[in-house]
Amino acid sequence: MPKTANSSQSKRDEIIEIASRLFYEQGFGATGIKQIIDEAGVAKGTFYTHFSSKDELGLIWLKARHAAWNSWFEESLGDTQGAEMVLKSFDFLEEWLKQSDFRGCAFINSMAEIPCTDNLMRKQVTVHKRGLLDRFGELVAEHYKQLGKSKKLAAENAKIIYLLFEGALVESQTFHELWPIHCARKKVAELLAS
Amino acid sequence: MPKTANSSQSKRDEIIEIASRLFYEQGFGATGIKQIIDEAGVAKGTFYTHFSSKDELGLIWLKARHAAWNSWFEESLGDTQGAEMVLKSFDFLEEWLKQSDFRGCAFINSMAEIPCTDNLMRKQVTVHKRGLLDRFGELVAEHYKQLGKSKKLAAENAKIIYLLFEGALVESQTFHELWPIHCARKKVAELLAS
Amino acid sequence: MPKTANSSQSKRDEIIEIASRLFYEQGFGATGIKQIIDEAGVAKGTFYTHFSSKDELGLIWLKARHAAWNSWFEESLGDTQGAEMVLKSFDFLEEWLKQSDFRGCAFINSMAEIPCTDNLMRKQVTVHKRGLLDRFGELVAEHYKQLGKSKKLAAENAKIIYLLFEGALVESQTFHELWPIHCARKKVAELLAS
Amino acid sequence: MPKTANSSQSKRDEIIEIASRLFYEQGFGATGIKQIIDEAGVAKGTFYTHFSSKDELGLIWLKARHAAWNSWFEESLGDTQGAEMVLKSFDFLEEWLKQSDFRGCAFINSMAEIPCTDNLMRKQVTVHKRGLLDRFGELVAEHYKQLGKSKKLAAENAKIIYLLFEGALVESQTFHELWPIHCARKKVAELLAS
DNA sequence: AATGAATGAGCCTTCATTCAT
DNA sequence: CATGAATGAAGGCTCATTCAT
Repeated sequence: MPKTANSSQSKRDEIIEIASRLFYEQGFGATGIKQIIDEAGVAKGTFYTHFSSKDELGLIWLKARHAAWNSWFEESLGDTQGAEMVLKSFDFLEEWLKQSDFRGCAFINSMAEIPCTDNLMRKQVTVHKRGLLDRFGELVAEHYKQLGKSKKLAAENAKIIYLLFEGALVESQTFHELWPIHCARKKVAELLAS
Repeated sequence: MPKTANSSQSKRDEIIEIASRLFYEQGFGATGIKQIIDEAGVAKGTFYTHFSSKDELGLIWLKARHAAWNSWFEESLGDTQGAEMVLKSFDFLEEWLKQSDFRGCAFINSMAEIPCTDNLMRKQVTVHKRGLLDRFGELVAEHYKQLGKSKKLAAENAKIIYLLFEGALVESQTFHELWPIHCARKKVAELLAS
Repeated sequence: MPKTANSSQSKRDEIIEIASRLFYEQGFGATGIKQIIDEAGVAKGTFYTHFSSKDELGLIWLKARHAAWNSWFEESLGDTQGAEMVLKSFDFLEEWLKQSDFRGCAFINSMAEIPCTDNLMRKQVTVHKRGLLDRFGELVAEHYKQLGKSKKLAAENAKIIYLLFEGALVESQTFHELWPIHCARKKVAELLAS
Repeated sequence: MPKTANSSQSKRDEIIEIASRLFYEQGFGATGIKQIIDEAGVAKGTFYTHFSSKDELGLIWLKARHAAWNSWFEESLGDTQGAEMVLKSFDFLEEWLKQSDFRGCAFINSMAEIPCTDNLMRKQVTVHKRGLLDRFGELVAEHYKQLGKSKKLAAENAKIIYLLFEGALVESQTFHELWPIHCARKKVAELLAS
């Protein structure tokens, strides 16, 4: 994920930034408040001045990550169009995997840690993924519209592409190899060409 | 997962069975030894008579689940053949999702909790997934051989099917909806027919 | 050891004071954190607010005891000079032994419990004993200078006196009798007179 | 300490031998029954078939060590006589210190761990040390008898020599240096010559 | 004799959170 | 706003000992 500027941040923002890194790299449950405040150089009390609980910070993290990830995703699509635009999302995946701190999808990882469905963090996971699914829907619809294909086909294929994207994301984390991404990309290219 | 009989088990087996359920339902990290021994009705020391650490039990859990899941998977394929056999694996997914305690894939969930790559549980995740990937490879190869198609195509499509399977698994957990499974199944059917 | 006032102490100081007593009376290893916090009337967490580990508190104890013991030792020498000054150190030993809580030398006892040489507490034992040895060196050197005797003789005899002091200390603990102290004192008096 | 033969021992003897090594090297309190039985290759129950408690084994250890140490001590005195015989005890100390597993005096170390005076192990410490003190009494008495000196002087000097021996023993452990032994030996030589 | 499962109190340490200053 | 002392339940794990086989 792109790093934010470090200067003249409020304590609150600093905590969020540090916690975000730790939550992603170590997992939400495995990261204690102590580590966060130690790395942020603030007192225990300061933490609870800004956040009512660890869960709240977790939610803030996921909401911020939702926005940041989406920005990054969109940015990586560039000013392309149609099929190319969709394929760029797999290039984005490859770029992401190559980062030294790649630990898979923060949302999927969080979901794995949180069984309870009515948990707010858990809900944010769904919001994020629904958003991505819809975005693929838009991208594919646009492309198929240009090709004069049916909306229904576009909707179906968007889902397939989404599933391939998610599958590639999870499996590139599992094996820490590139083939899931390359393989999925190739199939998506075929799909969009037909 | 199919439940085993509860009668005349050793304390060790009882602990494993109870821990397996809790690890799956709540996550490995979120499950404490205390809860395990309380539900098993044994003393703290008894736990450590049988297991050298929580991590060891975690590994035992994943190894047992690897075997049990594979059995369940194979069983659900039945005595079918070719394309149908592959498609059955998606029916299996649907059957699984409908279970009241469905919490997604224990291996993917565990990987999400465990950043450290040289962890033994983490390695078991890779073993399990590699096994599933290879199994799809076999199933698809067999089918394509009958159709007289190339081995290379079979290998490529096996990976795609694997990615769709995994994507459908993760997303059915995310949304707790059936469409990812149905959608993936349909596409796999097309793939195998062409 | 002289007791300090009990009023208006910080929790931290209270913990140190109580732990110091328990470590000395029962030994470092035989004293659990639970007993310390129970007697101090604080919560488990409070202990770790002030000390990062039991070992750290052990080190603090030995360092504080090093200072306190030295003060007590020096104080007991009074405004005497020469041979008398050295002999006073054996009177100090006797006074110490007569205390109800006499349990021998905290440093020697700690060394007995801690085999590992690179342990910080273990190192503090050496620091303390080296300090005492050097102090005897000074006292004896001063005395012999007045007598016009050689520095070499002074150095040799300082070591002997140190060994007799330590021997008397350990054996008065072993037998809980006064003769080791009296016996050593008499010999030291002869030594300094010759 | 000299090692005993390893062949055709009873389980009981094997446990005693292993425990003796561990108690000496790590301390009585720091050595758990588990480590003992693991290294002895016997079951928990087997331990308690032979010993009613860890404390009993501790006592057996100290009693056996009392005998073994005395034998070793006497052996090292050789067939010497008079002053030389006493001086040999300091050579023995030097030989002992040079052993790789030297950890000071097992009895002094045990005393340091055990505050309670009516403890049986603690009493054994006193028995051992009283025995050594008496032995020095005999050796010195014999020597002084030959010189035609008074019994009273012999008794006094025996105690001094004992204190120097103990001081040298403890301090050679503290600093892991030879000077305490050499220094004490030299003074004892002077003492016996005068 | 010998086994090893079972016990439960105890070990040191970390947790998220509260609150008086 | 910020501090850090205070909390006490919970974390994983070890302890010496007992007992049925």
